[in-house]
Amino acid sequence: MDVKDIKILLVDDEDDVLDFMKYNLDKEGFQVHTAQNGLDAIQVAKKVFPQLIILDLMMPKLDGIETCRELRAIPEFKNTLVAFLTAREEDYSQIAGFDAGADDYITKPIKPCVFISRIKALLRRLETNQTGGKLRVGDIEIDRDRYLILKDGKEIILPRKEFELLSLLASKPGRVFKREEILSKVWGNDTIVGDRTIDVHIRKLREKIGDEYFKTIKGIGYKFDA
Amino acid sequence: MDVKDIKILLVDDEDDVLDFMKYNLDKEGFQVHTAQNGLDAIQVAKKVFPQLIILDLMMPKLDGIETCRELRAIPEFKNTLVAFLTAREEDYSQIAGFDAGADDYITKPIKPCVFISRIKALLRRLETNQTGGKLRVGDIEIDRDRYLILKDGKEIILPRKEFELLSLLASKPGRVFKREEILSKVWGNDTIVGDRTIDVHIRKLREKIGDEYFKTIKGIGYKFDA
DNA sequence: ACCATTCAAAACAGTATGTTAACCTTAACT
DNA sequence: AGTTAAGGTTAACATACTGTTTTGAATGGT
Repeated sequence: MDVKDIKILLVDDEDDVLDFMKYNLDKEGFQVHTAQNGLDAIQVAKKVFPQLIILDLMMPKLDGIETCRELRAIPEFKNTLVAFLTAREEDYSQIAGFDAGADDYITKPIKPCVFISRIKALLRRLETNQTGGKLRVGDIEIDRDRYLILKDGKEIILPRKEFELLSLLASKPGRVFKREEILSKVWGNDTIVGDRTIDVHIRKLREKIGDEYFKTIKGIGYKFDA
Repeated sequence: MDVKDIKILLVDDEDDVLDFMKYNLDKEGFQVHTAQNGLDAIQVAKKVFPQLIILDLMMPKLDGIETCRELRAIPEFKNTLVAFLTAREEDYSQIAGFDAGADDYITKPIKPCVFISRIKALLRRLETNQTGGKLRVGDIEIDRDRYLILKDGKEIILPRKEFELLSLLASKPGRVFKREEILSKVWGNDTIVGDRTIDVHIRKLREKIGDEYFKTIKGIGYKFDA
């Protein structure tokens, strides 16, 4: 994805912080939107659908954690990246919302170059996470909206896990996905399933889609290739 | 990177603080090492090559800031994460060493869950920095995402250990990696393998990639050069 | 309530990969 | 040049990892 296609929503009640961030992100070519409190932030977010939202923790009307919760409750923002902005001095025990939805936190003050690289590092996660839409790899088309596969014009209907596994692998053709990465993205972080489960699903995919597309990298994981 | 491959070095002169941190990090599955002062810390660090070092500010022999400076002066630890541990009451203006190398600081007392999430947030920086991406050295390209080597446009597929060994050596072309460093980074600290194991893997790499790239430094280790 | 489908676990087999041991070669130092 | 210590080579061996099948438990629809 190109930098100029990425929308970032900055939310902070202090003008100078907002200016600092906006200036640096503008310079990199991002589309930058701003809001001064949580309520406004949600309004703006619903309009522009940013890929990343940077939320100050301490804000009037709706603080960062609450804003994050509300956003996460909206399906459209399930995969939106959210980063918290905190002052170094703030009491970290307050950051209970960490595990509950934030993707990163950034402490201020922060140097411009560090700030930018943190943002870029965060955005890198997007690339593998995209959901929805269609995806073509070779002669295979994955329709995420309709939950079906098209191969040689024929529809193939896959069970959910198989579909999601294929979807993940095909989202970056050629790239190897480690077993743990597959587990965390298809099964979720908390679920504990046996090692063989992935193999079984891969086997079913090979059966239904074709053996040649799925390559095993021993000791690492699998990759999809056309 | 898997949790169990992450090494954390805890440095504090107070036993109870050390115990608290070790207990919680152990529980998460990290490999935890400890030291009671700065001098010991540097010794341990040189042996185990941790990804993260947590340094108490106030310590006998060598305080946190000084220890951090010394570590940063050693090339091997340029990319190691360093977090400071401070009492809430301490005057933050004293933390001059902040810009000079620390990646974060943590105030004590701190709740276990907050402590853990801080650590995890810190470690997340590692992933985007060192895994993934491509690496070019001369006419050889190492594609970490696809787990393959490109040489003269040809794909070379390497087994895991060979790939990781090459990956390590090529990450700093020309630099010599000591045998113990190779062992700790490719094999891990806990695994005990014989002396000849490295040689065998180097041999296989020379076979597959080319003899000329791998230079032996007797009594020290190996380096990769184009 | 029943059946079909999907998912996960367990058991086992096959094989690539990793390790070792023994022996050979090379390089450094006297 | 001889000696010694370190690395190189090879093949046998061990093991870790994946592939496959079977079985049983959930799940969801009729």
